[in-house]
Amino acid sequence: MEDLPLLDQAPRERADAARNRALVLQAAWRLYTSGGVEALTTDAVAQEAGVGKGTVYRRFRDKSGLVAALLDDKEKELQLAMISGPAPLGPDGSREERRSAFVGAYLDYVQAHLDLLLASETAAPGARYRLGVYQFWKTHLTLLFADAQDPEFRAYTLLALLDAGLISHLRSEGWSWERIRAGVEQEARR
Amino acid sequence: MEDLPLLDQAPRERADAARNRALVLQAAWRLYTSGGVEALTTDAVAQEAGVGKGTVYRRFRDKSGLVAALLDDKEKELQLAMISGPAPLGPDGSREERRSAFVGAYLDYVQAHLDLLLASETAAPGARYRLGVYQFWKTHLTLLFADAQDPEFRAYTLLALLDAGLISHLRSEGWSWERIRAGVEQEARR
DNA sequence: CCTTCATCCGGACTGTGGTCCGGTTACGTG
DNA sequence: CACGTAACCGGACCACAGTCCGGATGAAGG
Repeated sequence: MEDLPLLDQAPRERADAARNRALVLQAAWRLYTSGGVEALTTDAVAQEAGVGKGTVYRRFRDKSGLVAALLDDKEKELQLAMISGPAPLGPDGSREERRSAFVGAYLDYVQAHLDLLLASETAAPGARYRLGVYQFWKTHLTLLFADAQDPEFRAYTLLALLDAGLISHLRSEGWSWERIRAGVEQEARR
Repeated sequence: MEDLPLLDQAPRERADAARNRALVLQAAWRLYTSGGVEALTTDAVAQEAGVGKGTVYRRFRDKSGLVAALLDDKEKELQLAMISGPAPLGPDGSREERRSAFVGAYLDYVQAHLDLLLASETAAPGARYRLGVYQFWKTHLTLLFADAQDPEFRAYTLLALLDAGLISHLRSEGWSWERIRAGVEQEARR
């Protein structure tokens, strides 16, 4: 009874598995920084990491999983700021302020990593929704919309506006980041 | 000077080209109705149509183009109703009524063809935005939001909520069509 | 009917995401 | 430390989207 499985996620990775995960992530990052998103093919990543392709797919369920892992750190940062950071993003701000601060920060995030975000969708359509972090944002936004009529729907609306595919399209239509930002923030403040 | 090129779209299709286009569309529809969206691979379509794969790609730029062509009739119907049909969808209704009627009708359309709409995204991400019809909806919705602060952004917001990927996700989360409809219609009425 | 030429056709080919399975290795147990 | 087993590894393999080009064919004019 002493070794009750703590509710950790996985039963823990074997040493070689963890090592390979790190190798793959490093290799992927190396390829990305040197050759852009184009260079991020699963074959190339596996070869650069010095492992077989199967290993890549066992550590990261698919390509969007790999890309998500690459983005994980930045995303974690933002999550932390929202859970326990200072106002206006953190829990001390008003709901409206926090919603507005969130979309602002998230747009920064999208702006900085648009190509990777798009890449994560190329393989599996709807990959975005399967990401754990999507659930997190939805839940928190729902709480921040507690005043509204259908808080959950409002949360989805905001997230739909932050979709990388949509934003990329707006950009290609000549929209400035400022204009996008203004539109989304207004939607957040309602 | 007598044969000025009328501003028709294409210089007209050769007879064999037109025939092949029809063959491919019929074959695709046959495969779809008998085997669902899974059966709609370009190889299978080409074989069923009795033409080469290159022909499929010359008539329809890519897979999403082919799927779009399959959906074209229904979409045309809806466009027509919006341009010249009776109220509430047609030009006689109020803006608010027309927006609401549009999202209602469009949701019917999505509901009826969700699998095909999703399929059109599997190949090319962001295919939706490249479809000519997307421009059409955006333009019309922009007009119908003329009262709002940033009509074009409001149009994009509504279209983002009608995205097949999002709706499919909501459905998989257990949302009823009624609930989705209510949310989108409220957004349309604002 | 014949010639010319732009257009079109077919199917082999490539690149990429994802799966599979025989052999190997790390870890818990006696 | 030896052993049994579950997890892991690698790379051959598959499916599918999309490209390419030599050869065929339709359209227009003589």
